[in-house]
Amino acid sequence: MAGPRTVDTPERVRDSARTRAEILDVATAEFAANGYDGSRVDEIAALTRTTKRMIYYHFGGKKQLYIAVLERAYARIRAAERQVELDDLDPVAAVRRIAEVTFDHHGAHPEFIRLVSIENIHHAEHVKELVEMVDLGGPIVALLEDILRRGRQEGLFRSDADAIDVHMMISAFCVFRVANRHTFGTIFGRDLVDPARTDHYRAMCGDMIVRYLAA
Amino acid sequence: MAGPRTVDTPERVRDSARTRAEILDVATAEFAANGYDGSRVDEIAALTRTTKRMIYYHFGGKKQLYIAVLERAYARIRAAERQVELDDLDPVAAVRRIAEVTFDHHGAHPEFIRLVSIENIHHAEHVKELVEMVDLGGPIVALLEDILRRGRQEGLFRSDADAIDVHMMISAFCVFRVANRHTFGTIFGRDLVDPARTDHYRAMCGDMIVRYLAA
DNA sequence: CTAGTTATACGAACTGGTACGTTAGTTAGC
DNA sequence: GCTAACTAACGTACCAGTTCGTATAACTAG
Repeated sequence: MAGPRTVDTPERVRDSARTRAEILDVATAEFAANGYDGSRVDEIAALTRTTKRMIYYHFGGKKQLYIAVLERAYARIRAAERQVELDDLDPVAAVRRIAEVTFDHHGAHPEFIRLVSIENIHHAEHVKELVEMVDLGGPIVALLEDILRRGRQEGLFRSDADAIDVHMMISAFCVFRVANRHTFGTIFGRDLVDPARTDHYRAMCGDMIVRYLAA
Repeated sequence: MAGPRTVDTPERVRDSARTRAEILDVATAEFAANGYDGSRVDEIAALTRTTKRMIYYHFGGKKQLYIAVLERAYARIRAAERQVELDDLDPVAAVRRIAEVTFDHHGAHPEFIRLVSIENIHHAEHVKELVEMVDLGGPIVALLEDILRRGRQEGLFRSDADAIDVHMMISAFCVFRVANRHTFGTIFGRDLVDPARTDHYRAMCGDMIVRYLAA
C-alpha cells in the first residue's frame, strides 16, 4: 500500500497493481452477486475509483475479467488446502480434518461457491481455460490419496473408495449447504448457514465421510 | 412471400392450453440452458410456433414466465416423491429407497437441477413467491419423519438426526453430482454422470445415508 | 541535473447493437 | 358481431466495447 517511490500525493496516484486489485475485488463481488450475464461492466467500473476504460485496458474485456476473478478465487482455496497440517493425525482424524477445512473454507467464502455455481451454468467454459494454466485438483487429490492409502494399510477404510470420490462427497455436502441455502431455507424453513447450527453441520459432515469410509 | 392460409395447414388451430404448454417447454429448456439473464424472450419466442407477443399475452412477462417454469419443474419432483412405495420396507431399506429415488430423479432431470442452481443465484426470490402458493417441502419431510420414527423405535437409527437434515444430506449428494459436474469433471477429469458410473454413485449415495444414520 | 522523449496509466463521451416490452391491427370461433 | 387468440413491427433503454485525447512516471542524452 505504501508508495514505492515518492511520498507525495497520498491518493490518486498511478498504480496499476492497485487498480487491477481494486477492479478484481469489485468484480468478484459483482459476478458472485449477479452472475456473469447479470453483471454490468459499467456497474463494476462505477464501484471502483477508476473507469470502465481501465477494465478494458487492464483485462481486455468482460470475459477475461471474469476468468481473472475465477483464477484468484481458486488460488485462495488451494492456499487453504496447502496449509492443512495433518502429518501427526491418524487416517480417520485426517479425513475428518480435511472435511472440516473444506467445510470452513466454503462457509467463509460463499462468493467462491457462487462463482462455482455460475461457472457450472456456463458448462465450466472459463474453468476449462484455467485448467490449461494451473492444476486445480492435484493437491487435494494427492493429500487424500496418501491418507486413504495409510487407512487401507491399517485396515481402517473400505477398499472401494478412491480419493476423487471422497473429495466429491465432502464437496457435495459443503457446497450444497452454501450454494443451495436460499431455496432450501425457503422450502424447508431451515437456514443451513445459521451460526447456531454451524457446529452441528461441521460434525455431520465429518461423521458422514468417516462412517462412509469405515471398513 | 408466404401464401395465405389457403393450403391445408393441419394444425395451426387456436388452442391457448397448447400454446402455453409449448411456450413453457421451450422456456424451461432456455432458462435451464442459459440462466435467467442469459435467456432471451425473443429467442424463446422464435423456438415456439407462436410469437413473442403471446408470451406477454399468456404469462405477463419474462419473470412470470420463469416462475411458471419453476412451478412446473417443482410439481414434477413432488409427483415423483408421491409415487414412492415403501410401506413394506424396513426403515433402513426405506431411507435407501428414498435416496435412490432422489438420485434417479435428479439424474433424469438435469434441467430441474440447473433451474434450482439459477434460482439460488437469485437468492430464491422466485421460489419465495412459489412457496406462498404451494408447500414444496412438506411431502418429503413427512415421509422421512415417519421412517426415522420407525427406525429410532427399532433402535436402528441414531437419535440426533432429523428428517430435514437427512433430506439435506441426500440432496447434497444428488444435486452436486448433476449441478457441479462441469467444474468437477474439468478439474478432476472424472465425469460424475457417466452412465458407466451411475450404479456406483447410486450405491455410494445409499451407503452414505444408511451408514450416517446407523445407531 | 534537467530537458526532451517515450511508455504506461487514465478518463469522458460515444457507438452499434441488443433486448424487454408495447402499439396497433388481424383472424378464428362461438 | 363479439371476444379470445394471435401477429408484425416498433420504441426505448441499456450495455459491451471503442475512440480519442490527456496526464504522469520512467528513461535518456547532454
